Amino acid sequence: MTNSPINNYISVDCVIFGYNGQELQVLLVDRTLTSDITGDSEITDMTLTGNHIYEDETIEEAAYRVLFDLTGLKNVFLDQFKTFAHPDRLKKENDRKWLLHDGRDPDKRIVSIGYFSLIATQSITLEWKGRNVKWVPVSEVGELAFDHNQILNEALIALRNKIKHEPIGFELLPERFSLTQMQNIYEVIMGTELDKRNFRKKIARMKYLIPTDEKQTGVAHKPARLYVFSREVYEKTKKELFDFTV
Amino acid sequence: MTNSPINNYISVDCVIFGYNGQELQVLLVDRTLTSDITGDSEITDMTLTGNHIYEDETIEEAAYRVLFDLTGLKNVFLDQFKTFAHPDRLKKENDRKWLLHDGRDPDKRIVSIGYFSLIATQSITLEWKGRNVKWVPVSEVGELAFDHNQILNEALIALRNKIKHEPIGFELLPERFSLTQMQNIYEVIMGTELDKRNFRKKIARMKYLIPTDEKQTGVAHKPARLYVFSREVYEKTKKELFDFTV
DNA sequence: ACAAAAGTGTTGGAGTTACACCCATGG
DNA sequence: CCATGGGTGTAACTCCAACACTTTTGT
Repeated sequence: MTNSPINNYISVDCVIFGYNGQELQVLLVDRTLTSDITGDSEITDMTLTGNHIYEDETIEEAAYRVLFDLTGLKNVFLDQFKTFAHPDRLKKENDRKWLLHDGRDPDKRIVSIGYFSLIATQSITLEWKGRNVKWVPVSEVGELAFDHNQILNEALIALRNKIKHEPIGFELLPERFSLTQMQNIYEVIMGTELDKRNFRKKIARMKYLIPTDEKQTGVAHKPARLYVFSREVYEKTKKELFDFTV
Repeated sequence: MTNSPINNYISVDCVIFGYNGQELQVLLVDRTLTSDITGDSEITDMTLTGNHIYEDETIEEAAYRVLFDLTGLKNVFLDQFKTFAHPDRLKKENDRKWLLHDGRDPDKRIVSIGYFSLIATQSITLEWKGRNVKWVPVSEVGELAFDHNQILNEALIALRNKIKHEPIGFELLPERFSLTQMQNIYEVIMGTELDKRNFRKKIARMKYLIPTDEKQTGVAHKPARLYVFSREVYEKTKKELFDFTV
């Protein structure tokens, strides 16, 4: 695989979601542009993570590469959710400046294929060659560069749709997790409150969430039993449903 | 809007689904390539419908344009479902020939944004400037050009996912339709058989499917009552659900 | 002993499944 | 009068929503 992009006008953007025990977070990268003349910084704002697509690389591989470069993780949840190509998507003044500085023509259309990813944040170390990268709670995200607010928004919609029908919540949690953690994941993603007893009855019907003999330690209250997700059981028991509810 | 494509290497492909009363169909276009030398036809196979994206046009507008050029319809169901950019997606021998003939470099990556569309076929007239375009039952689609079998397949998956959770079946039917027609839509798309009485109980709970006083005419059996879909009622009554069933 | 979160059961109502017969029309 | 598809009800079961108290641990 070579490292030359196939085309400067096609890229992937990854909306990387994490969970800190309280809130849904998203990984953002600083965008800074320092004036060639004065040395002052002209732009300081934030973007989602993204990159070009290399020769011989599929777009999915490009998205996995972005994830790996940032987190060192390889087997993470990744889902292509939408492609963005509005003619005006990069036409804000700062975006034009940035593109020019990057040697690209701001009048040309730039297509971006959006992926969203779920990662268990607890034990990863962020790294991206000299650029500042950090977790921001989704509720506190300000104005982002380019059309990245819109991309984030669509990613959230895709995430909510997906989590309603597929068990992907555990992707945001450590391998062993408590049911309260899982419930909280659904609550923060869906923006609803759930009844603890009813939630647990629902979980009990999902045979792929398996209780272990382990319990939390070092907590100042009754320690919770820990569960694991079993992909094998899930693949065996899933079936298509006919439930066009609403 | 100008008519020059923004980029010969980006396009939209539309998977246009229809329903003939029995089967789910898809709209295909002949691809023929006549040898410059011998005059013999070198390639005769079929493709999905697609086109380039013009300057100042969004990708969605490009997809609507393709639909309009083929059917004369403007307000049809259209959903972006996936983007295709595999490095080898157009590398079959016939595809390379075709691209060369079309003045494009077959070694360059071509990105295609996939849309699927549902249209009520009963009263439209197909037209596409000299090219042959026709309905083919999905179950009888043979080998298509490019990676269009894969695109069709992903479109089917997207359609099945969507119809399980949103009332879009009526998009394939005339404005007034019988419940048996609706049930058959679900059966052919999902590949299942449904119980007539249970299906109708479910329908009865969907307030946006409204019975009219009209009945079928000219059928050699008890005529069916006709229903209409009310988007207003639907928008009012829909709510997000928490049903991440298996 | 107290604070904090874990864990557990019941009841009434709604949805789901399975199943068989009569009805209205055209030919 | 017959062939064709339209239209209907019930019972058993499972799922859903609402609701409060006891348990286990660390401090």
